[in-house]
Amino acid sequence: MVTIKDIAKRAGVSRGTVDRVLNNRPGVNPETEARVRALIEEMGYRPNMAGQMLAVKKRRLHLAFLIFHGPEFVFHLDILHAARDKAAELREFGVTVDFFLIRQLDTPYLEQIFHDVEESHPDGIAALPLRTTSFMSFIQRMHAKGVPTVFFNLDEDFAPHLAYVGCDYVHSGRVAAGLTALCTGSQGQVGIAAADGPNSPSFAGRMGGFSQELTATYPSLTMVDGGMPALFRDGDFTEVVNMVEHNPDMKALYIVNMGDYGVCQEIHRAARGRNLSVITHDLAPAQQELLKNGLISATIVQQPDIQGSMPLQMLYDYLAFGTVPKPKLFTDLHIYIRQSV
Amino acid sequence: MVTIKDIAKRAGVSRGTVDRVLNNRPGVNPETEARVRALIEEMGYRPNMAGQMLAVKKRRLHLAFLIFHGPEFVFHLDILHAARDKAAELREFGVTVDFFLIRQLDTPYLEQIFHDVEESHPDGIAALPLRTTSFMSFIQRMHAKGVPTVFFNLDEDFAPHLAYVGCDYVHSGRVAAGLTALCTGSQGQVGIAAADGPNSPSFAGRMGGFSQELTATYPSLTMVDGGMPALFRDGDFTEVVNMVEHNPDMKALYIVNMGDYGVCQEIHRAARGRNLSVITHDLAPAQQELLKNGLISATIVQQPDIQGSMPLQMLYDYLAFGTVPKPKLFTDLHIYIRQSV
DNA sequence: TTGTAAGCGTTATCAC
DNA sequence: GTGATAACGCTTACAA
Repeated sequence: MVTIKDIAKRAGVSRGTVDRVLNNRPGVNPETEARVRALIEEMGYRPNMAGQMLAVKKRRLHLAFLIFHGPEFVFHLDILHAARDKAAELREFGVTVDFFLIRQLDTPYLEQIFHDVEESHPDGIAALPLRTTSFMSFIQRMHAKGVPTVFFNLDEDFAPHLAYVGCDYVHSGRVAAGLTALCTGSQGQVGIAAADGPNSPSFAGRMGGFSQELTATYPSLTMVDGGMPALFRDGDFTEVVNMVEHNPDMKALYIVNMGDYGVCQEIHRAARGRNLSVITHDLAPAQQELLKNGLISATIVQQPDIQGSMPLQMLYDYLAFGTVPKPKLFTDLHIYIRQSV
Repeated sequence: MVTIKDIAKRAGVSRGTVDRVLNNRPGVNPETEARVRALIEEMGYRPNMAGQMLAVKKRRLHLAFLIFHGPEFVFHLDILHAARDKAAELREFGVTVDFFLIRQLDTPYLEQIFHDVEESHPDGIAALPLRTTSFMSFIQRMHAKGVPTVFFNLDEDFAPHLAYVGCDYVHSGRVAAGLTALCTGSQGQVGIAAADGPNSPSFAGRMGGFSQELTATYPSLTMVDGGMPALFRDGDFTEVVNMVEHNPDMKALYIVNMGDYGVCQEIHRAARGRNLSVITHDLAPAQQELLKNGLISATIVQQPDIQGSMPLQMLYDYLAFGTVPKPKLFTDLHIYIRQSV
């Protein structure tokens, strides 16, 4: 294994000089630099993680983590838990993480939070991107300061960021279509239901992938109401119940996004013993129960743990080792059924 | 963060003494030990990974990896690739890995390999367990020498080992049953096919889980021929073809283990356009194609990458940090369909 | 029984 | 521009 010491010896310089070259720091004679670079290449130098880890401790890295928080954000809670675990893990390496929980969406409140983040002078930021100008300008300010940001859960490209970690919603919808085909024998009718309608960022992607895959691969499988989703919320499931009752040929129901898990009970009741497959996304504790009871046939997960831990890990790797992550890390789209849990 | 130095200072002893206590090495005054131990507890000492990694390099750890190798072991090839990647990764930490590829099963050949492994004086062994006395006595000899072993892929308990990494075959069969139910609407007939029959170690577990789940959860779903598998091999698919042709009510076919992927084509031909769901295990390149073509409806993976990498990682963690792994690490049983790849 | 010191590889801070 | 040195936290061989 080649070390900086080896390079220094062969180049006839000190470790410090080699380090300067490696980290593109100024103050090295071009000739020396060329010689050192050649040796780095020739000897196949690879930095040693353990050594770097030990050394970066002294920098006392500080990260910020921004996420929604509240009873309506079940999925984000899983992400937060994973992030907290990762933060605890990183403590050992001299990294501290400050969590900023967003509980409202009004502008002055958000401005205040962004201000607080900025004042904490983080070395890196992991954030769930918001579609507001205040968020955008905040990220841009930090970017100007050279502070890297990693986005998670929502793939927004309006602000500069190092990487995105999360779901490929279009692909996710395509898998849902395949799953629907599996459950229905690739023919018949499938209904669409959703808690957050077309204005939700994830809805569009999933619906696009779903209908695209349906027309491309399963022409005998058609959507009830031409794909118009039955919307539900706050205990009001009438649209969904109507859809189930008025379409006796409907063999599957695709719930694009869940809000109130009570909808499954209502669907089951409205189906009156007929064989209706229910396909959902994610695997909140409530959904695990519904899967067990057979009220959900299958669900597609999007690895909240990865979405919570990887942004922090990526920032650490970037700051500590200079590792540039791939711009998009899509989580796996695993299918869970009753027996999987 | 609490370090050994901190403990030493507060205890009024040297780092060496604290280290002796931490690693249960002899030669420490019981009183001193008690005082140090109390402080370790009280101050919440956690060893620092980076520091340990750096220090263990000097031990130049050496591991051995034993696995089947040959054209008939497609799945094991994926494991081997993952193990090689992990070995390359561990090189940086001063770890070398020797691979021992088992190409035959006759006793003298095996004895020779085991002898070679022993002569290489490994600090740890990762092995696919064989049901032979020579393997058993080999593992026992190494165990007596204090060399830890991690098994993978087959969960055999006849020889002492630190941990098992691999599939829970019974659970795997249960997931297959649930998947069959999903594809058939939980009723009708399902056929069983297999390349390696009842004498294969994985077959028993999967079939047990499958039939158990079927009777417990899906009473309207019955097995063709009472669960007698149609066996196939070396291009001879007559049993399977007969099963498909003679049972027009059969709505699904569960292939418990694959040998020749050509069987899917034959099944498709024999089905003559009728809707027959085919459920398999694993995801070899050939299977990916079949999934894409619709000749396989769904497959259950058992994470060969984890089975290859984790045994080596566990041995390193055990030898470097003293981390005792949980005795059984079951791989995730993820379901893949056409759209998943 | 305990302490000391060197070393694992990298980085930062001086001094020159 | 460059070199020396002291960390970062841990282990180990050797000295006391």
